[in-house]
Amino acid sequence: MANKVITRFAPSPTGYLHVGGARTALFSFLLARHFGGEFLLRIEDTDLARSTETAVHQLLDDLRWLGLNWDNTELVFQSKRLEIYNKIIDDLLKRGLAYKAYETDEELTAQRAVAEKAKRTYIYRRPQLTDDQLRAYESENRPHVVRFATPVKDYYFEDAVLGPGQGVNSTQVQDFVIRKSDGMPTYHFAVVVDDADAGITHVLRGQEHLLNTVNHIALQEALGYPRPIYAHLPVILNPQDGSKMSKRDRDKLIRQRAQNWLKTNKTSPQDLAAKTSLAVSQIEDWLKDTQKQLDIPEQQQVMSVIGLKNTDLPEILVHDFRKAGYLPEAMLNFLALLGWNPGGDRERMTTEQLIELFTIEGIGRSNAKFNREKLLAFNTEYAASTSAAHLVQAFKAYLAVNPESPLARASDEQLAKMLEMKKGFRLLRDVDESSRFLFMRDDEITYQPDAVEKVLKKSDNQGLTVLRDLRPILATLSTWNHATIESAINAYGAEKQLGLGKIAQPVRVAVSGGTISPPIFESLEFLGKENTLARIDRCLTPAL
RNA sequence: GGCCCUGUCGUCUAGAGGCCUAGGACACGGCCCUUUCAAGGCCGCGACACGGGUUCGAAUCCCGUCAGGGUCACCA
Repeated sequence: MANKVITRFAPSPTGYLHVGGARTALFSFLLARHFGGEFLLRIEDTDLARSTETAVHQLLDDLRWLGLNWDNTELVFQSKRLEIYNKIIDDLLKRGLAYKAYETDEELTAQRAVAEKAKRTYIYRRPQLTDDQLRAYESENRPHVVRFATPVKDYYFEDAVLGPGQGVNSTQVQDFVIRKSDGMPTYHFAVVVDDADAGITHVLRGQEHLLNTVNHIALQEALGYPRPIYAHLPVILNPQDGSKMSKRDRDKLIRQRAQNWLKTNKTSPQDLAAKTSLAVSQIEDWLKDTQKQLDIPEQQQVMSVIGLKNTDLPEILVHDFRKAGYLPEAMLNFLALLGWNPGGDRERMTTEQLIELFTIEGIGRSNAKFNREKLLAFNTEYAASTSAAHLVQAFKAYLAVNPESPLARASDEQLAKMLEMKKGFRLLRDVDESSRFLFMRDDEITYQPDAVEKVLKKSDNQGLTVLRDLRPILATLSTWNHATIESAINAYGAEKQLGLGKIAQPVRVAVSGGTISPPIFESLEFLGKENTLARIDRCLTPAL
């Protein structure tokens, strides 16, 4: 390749980065790195209503977490480039290659409805307005959009993934909007200008953009821009129903559950609105209109009312996976394999290897379902093979997005110890959740009722009896470490003819409140004698 | 519905006319290990969507059918 490869990732800041976007970013990153080119980041914030500054930070943060570093020091924000766009649009207007269109939303919807009824596709072409009408509209400053007068002809192009012959024939081209009535350019216009400005050579994006490409090509031809190489990536699908995996899936699930909740509680949207302190009209609209979405805080409010936990929601956003305790390397490796593979049996690859092996030819054409089990397996493997020091860093990054965890108080040494004790863990969250009790005060421990029942009270309080026997034995231990504890407990087990399971489980419940923990003797050593005894005493008080 | 894309184990895929009795990974099942959850070891189950061609020979090429997906915005 003679010229330098320049790729870009151009998300719109409407929320956290989702896995589809991350995959697109990764492929763009890998292609650029493979050829020693540049990988650029641009923020497409032309949708004023939906773009937020918080989302920009969230996006950058997730990208950095993944290690997808971009090369431009200055971020490009489309919202700051209005002058540039307007100059070009005005020129297009002057040259008659674009025109103002005055239809209202309602009029367009009506026209589309008519077309649909007549079973033909709605194609927007320039309406024939008389000069008088035009002058009148102009003088009354009527709201308008600017549309591109797309030259009517066939638009076919070769896609680097899908092959030649992509596009549409002349009967299907229409005049699309390039400047919205609020004065902002549309995506179609801004991408074309910005990609040309940045000298983008390869555009990698989701297959949902395939047909948009004809608009972009038409614009490039009118503007005298070169056409980049297009590579449309297969879509990432939901494993359950095979529909496109999207950010809306969480909203969808919450809506479904909310509707069920209304039904089972025989209550009204008004009630839900009152309990969540959201506007009745908003709740009503949201419940019946799947296009409407709640933002994250609003979702949380609804979830707490209807009793839905965050962990019940499907992970879709990179941030969800991050919070759940996945390692970025595992995530990247898994994402890379979603629609691409190096050929052969190769699966485990470091980022360096991915860069070396990545080619557009290796990108597949069929859509892929997002298989969380496989991601989990990848994560488990990475966790097992990563150095202790690196794992501590990853754990700290995990805690940074899970600040409520008691482990947030732990020192690096303690974190390393937790990681070591839980060797073989799948997610950092597993380490966190199963070790929390070690960092809580004795009175913060909550006892899980089913664990208490099954392990302590069953068979005529067998578990409690063990604790009562063990308490003085442990109390007299002069040296408190896992070895001394183990031999004391083994001696007790031998005397009473009890297997370790019958002894370890009651102790586990006593100190942790549940049935899952790191290895028990090391846990007790870490906890210390005083706290261990205090927790056993709590169990032996009649109140429990 | 129109237009477009895709179709190999449950899932991600290897496979570019004979290397295929179709390989790998995850999942799943069984056994082993085990103080919990995991991890680990061994064994196993399991696919070329269907129907026609072309060819000495087809998972691989062609046609049709079916199925899935994408897209039809003043969202990107």
